[in-house]
Parts: sequence; structure tokens; C-alpha cells
Amino acid sequence: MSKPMALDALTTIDKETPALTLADKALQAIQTSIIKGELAPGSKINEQMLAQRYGISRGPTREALLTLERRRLIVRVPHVGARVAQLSIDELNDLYRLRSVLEGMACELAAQHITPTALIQLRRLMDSQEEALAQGDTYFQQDGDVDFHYRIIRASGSRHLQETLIGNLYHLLRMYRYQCTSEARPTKAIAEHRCIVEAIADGDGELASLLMRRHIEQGRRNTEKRLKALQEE
Amino acid sequence: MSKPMALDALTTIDKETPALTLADKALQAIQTSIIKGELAPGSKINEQMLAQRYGISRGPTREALLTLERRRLIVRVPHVGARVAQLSIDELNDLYRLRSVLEGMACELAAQHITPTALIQLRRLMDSQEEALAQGDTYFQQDGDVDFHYRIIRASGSRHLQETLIGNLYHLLRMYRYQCTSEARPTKAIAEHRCIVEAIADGDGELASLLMRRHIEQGRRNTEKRLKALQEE
DNA sequence: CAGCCATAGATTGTTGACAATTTTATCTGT
DNA sequence: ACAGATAAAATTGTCAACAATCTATGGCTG
Repeated sequence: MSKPMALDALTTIDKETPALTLADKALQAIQTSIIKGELAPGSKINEQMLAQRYGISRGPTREALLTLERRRLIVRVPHVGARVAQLSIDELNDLYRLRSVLEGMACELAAQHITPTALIQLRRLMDSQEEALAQGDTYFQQDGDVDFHYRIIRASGSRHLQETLIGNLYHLLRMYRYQCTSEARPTKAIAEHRCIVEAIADGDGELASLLMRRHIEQGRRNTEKRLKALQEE
Repeated sequence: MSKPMALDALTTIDKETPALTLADKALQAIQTSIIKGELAPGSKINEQMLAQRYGISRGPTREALLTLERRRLIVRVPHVGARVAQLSIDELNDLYRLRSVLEGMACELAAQHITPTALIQLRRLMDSQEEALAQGDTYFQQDGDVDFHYRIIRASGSRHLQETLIGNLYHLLRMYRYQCTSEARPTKAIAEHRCIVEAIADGDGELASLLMRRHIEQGRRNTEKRLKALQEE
């Protein structure tokens, strides 16, 4: 999942694997382009151009756009067209406020429901991240963090919480994070992750939730600062 | 919005008003059929049949189904097809747990952000509902309740909270509520609504949130009981 | 008779063309 | 030169046919 990958693989469609539908592949490709900013925020999206770019027809392309609309990565207006979502400080704060509440909830549920296996895997992830950090490997930083949060959310055992966070909110979040990326504060962040995991392991949902909300607040400040700098140019 | 309406108007498409797209109208029609149970939970959905039923082609129909999938009213499997979502006690509880947290959050935000105008309208809604209740008019009960919750959520001023609750969660919720409808407990419910509104008016988000979460828990119990009865037949 | 394979039917996925609408460019009059 | 109306171009919405995939039926083999 978070393996190294030729960048082209993310923005190109291979027509070979027929397990997935063309619409799914187009979705992946377009979404990645948007999150990375290759399709600039606010820029217009042309269905035909996109379809041509990926060598498919407009049908699957439209389906992909529909999904991107639900993920708030684009804004569609009937009979007019679609634009890539704009980034704004207000929305960033709104997004993080909701995220904070939901991931806090995820922690409380995870503290009650997590399985021994999931806990072991979570700890193993911590170890490997600390190791990677010690070796100065900053490449997987971003993905590693996302991985951590995903696992906690899944450990909550709540299908709807999962769908809401991972299926809806996180796509837009990743866009903000990718485009307003700082070199982060990996040492601190990973230490905080470790604390949260241990609180969950202790079954102390209240503490885990508190720590998670603070951890996320740190991330918000970081991203907000970057976005402000970006917008003042 | 919550006006009386010929039932047919909900399940039929008029091709006249070209402001909306066919996909939108199909979405409305199919969604209503599902929520009402005219399309039974678990039953298979045939694209061609649906398209024919509404006199449109499969294109817009597919788009509608895509949206219904995101709203969790149907489950789609690539190359296989779509089925109407099944109702289960576990999911009901999961759904309400999330709803409870989110609407609690909405109350806290509303207590801080609500505008005088919105507050006036909210109180007016309470008045009209109490009046309708006094006259024994039980017809708008369900819609009235939904109206109340929508207004609080909108008063929160959080776009993402709004989208998550109204745009995603509430559709499925309405399905549960419609199909597991009890004669409700209108007197109590409306009294509870009134208390929540006053807490918000006082700027006491903490109290409003608490009251709301309890109010929702009552609703959950009610629906759960009905669903259990329904499933034991 | 049970279980597996092959074929036929039905359903979904995809395509390219057409219709409806919006956007852009052009023209006219003041 | 500018504002508004008109026509042309571009873009989205819709359709019907075709291709790919799944499901069901029937026959075959053990």
C-alpha cells in the first residue's frame, strides 16, 4: 500500500487488469493528479480532455468525476462543468474540527474494541517508523502517518465512522497535506503516536481521545501556517 | 420542502423542468422508492428496468445509482449489480452512535454561531409544530422532526458537518426511520426540541449537546425496538 | 445421483454519436 | 469605444448499440 511506486503509475492507466473497472482506474489517476496539484486548485476540468488523456471514453470519466465530487476534490455545476476544489484557511479549520471529533471518537471505540492482532500490527508499525526515522528515511513520512490514522480508525470497528473518515474526509485532507506539506516534525509526531497506541492498549479511551485531538491540532497548526504562507505569495 | 405532495410526484419523473438533470430526477425518484420500501431491502436493482420505468436511458440511471451507493442506500458490486441496502440492528446502532456525536457537535457550534434570524425561525418552527400537534395533525410529524434537526445542523455553520450529516448519513437514517416508524412520542419529542433550542439560545453548547444526545438516544431505542419486532416476523 | 464443465441468456461496462446548454466571439447601434 | 444582442464554437447531458462479464441452464462424467 505504501510501497515505493513510479510516479507515472499513479497518473497513467493500464488497461490490462480487468478486475477493476475503467471508471475506478480513472478515479485513481485523476484523484492523484488533483491531490498532487498537477491539476491546480480552481482550474477547470474538461471531460473530453481527461478522457483522451487516459485513452478512455467520457462515460467512465464522468463516473470518476461524480465520485470526486462526493469526495469534495472537485466542484461540479450542472451544464457548466467541474473545477478542482480551492484550498482555504476557513475550510481547513472546518475540516480539522470535524476530523478531530471523529478521530477522538475512533480512539474511544478502538480502546474498547481493538483486537490483539490489530494491536500487535499497530505496534509493529510504530517500530518500523521509528527505525525508518533513525535512518533518516523521510520518504514514507507522510504515508506512514496516514497509515497510523487509518489503522486506528479501522480498529474502532465502526463501519460508518470508517466510511465517513476514510471514504469522505481523508481525500480532501490529503490534498491539503500534500500541497501544504512541511518537513513536518517526525520525531515528535511518532512519539505522540506511540502514546496514543499505549493509551488504547490500556483501554483508556478517554486519554487516547484527548491525545489524538491534541495531536491533530498540532497538525492543523502546521498545515495552516504553510497554507497562509502559500496564499500570501 | 415538507409540504403535502401527491405520492406519485415522488416516484415519477416529469421531463419538463430542464433546470435539473435527468440523473438528478432519477436520483430523487429512486431514492424515495428505496426509503419507502417500495424497493425492498436486499432486492436486486436492474438498471435497464429502472431506466425503462422512468422513461430515460441507462446513463443517467447509472449516475443516480452511483450517488445512491455513496449514500449507502444501495450496495454495488462491479460487474454484478446493485442491491438495496439491508437493515440491521448492528448498523442501526453504529449509525446512531455516529449521529449522536455529530449532532452533539452541531449543537455546540450552533450555540456559538447561530444568527438571530435562524433562532427566530427555529422558534417559529417549534410553535407551528406544537400547534399542529394540538390539532392532532400527525401527518407532518416525521418531516417536522427532520426539519428541526436540519436547522440545528445548518446553524452550526460548519460546511463539512452539514455535508456529512445531511449529505451522507441522513439518507440512510431516513430509510430506517420510515420503515421502522412508530407513532412516535410527539409530545415528549417536541418538548425536548424546545429545551435544546433554548439551551442554544442561551449559548450553552454543552447543555444543548447533552440534551441532543439524549434525545437521539431515545429515538434510537424507539427505532431499534421496531426493527427487532419487524425482523422477528 | 452429485458435481463439474460448457453453452446460452441476461446484465453490466464502454463507446461514439447526437441533443441541449453554456460560453465565447462577432456584429450592430449609439 | 462600449453595451447589448446575435451567431458560432465548445462543452456537457443523453441516448442507443456494442463488448465484456456474470448467472443460469443443461448435459456429461465419475
